[in-house]
Amino acid sequence: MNKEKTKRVLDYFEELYPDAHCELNHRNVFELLVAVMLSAQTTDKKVNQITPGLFEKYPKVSDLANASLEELQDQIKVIGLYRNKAKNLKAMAQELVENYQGEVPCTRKELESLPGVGRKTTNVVLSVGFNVPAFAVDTHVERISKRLGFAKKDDTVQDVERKVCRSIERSRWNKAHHQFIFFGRYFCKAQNPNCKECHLYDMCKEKRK
DNA sequence: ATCCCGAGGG
DNA sequence: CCCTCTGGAT
Repeated sequence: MNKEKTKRVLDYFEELYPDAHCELNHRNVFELLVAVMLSAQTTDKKVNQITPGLFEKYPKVSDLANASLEELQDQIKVIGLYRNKAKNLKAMAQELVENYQGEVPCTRKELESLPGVGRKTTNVVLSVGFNVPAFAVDTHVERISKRLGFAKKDDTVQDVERKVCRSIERSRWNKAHHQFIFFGRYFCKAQNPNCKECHLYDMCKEKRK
């Protein structure tokens, strides 16, 4: 993506969503990590509905590490993929207790080595939790990046991350990430995107109606 | 039927 | 690369 188009996109996003931010409720980095792990294939809204009860039942990392798998599953059942998520949450908490004094590590390598924590979750924890420049590519970011031409249609998420990061200056990654999300979630939706109001329609690769 | 702030395994 | 895991909203 060239500089002029990138600037157009970022200026538009800044106009639409000057206050774009993480919408997963959390009070500390550990709660953020748990919330992001829960957010796979579901909406932030659903995650925010279950995290208060979850953190009330398991206030400390050690509580989650020692949780009964069945009870943990019940606690998170209403969001999808609950068996994997419960297993990963418990194993992740156990590793924090065993190897990190119960603290969430702040390096990419350590984060990504945790059970159930992949590239995307790592990027969110780094950027939102530790304010380290990182650009997480989720379903929204991937779709927006491809529609606007930052990446090609059959690029992998790794390709998308690399290309967007190359187009946008590092100091803007964290903010831009959330603006991509907001634009994808509330405007350029997967179904029924608001094309007729969109100022970027001329540069869109999909050009729906 | 498609999508939602994915990760791990094959 | 592909598939599976999952339930709820639209």
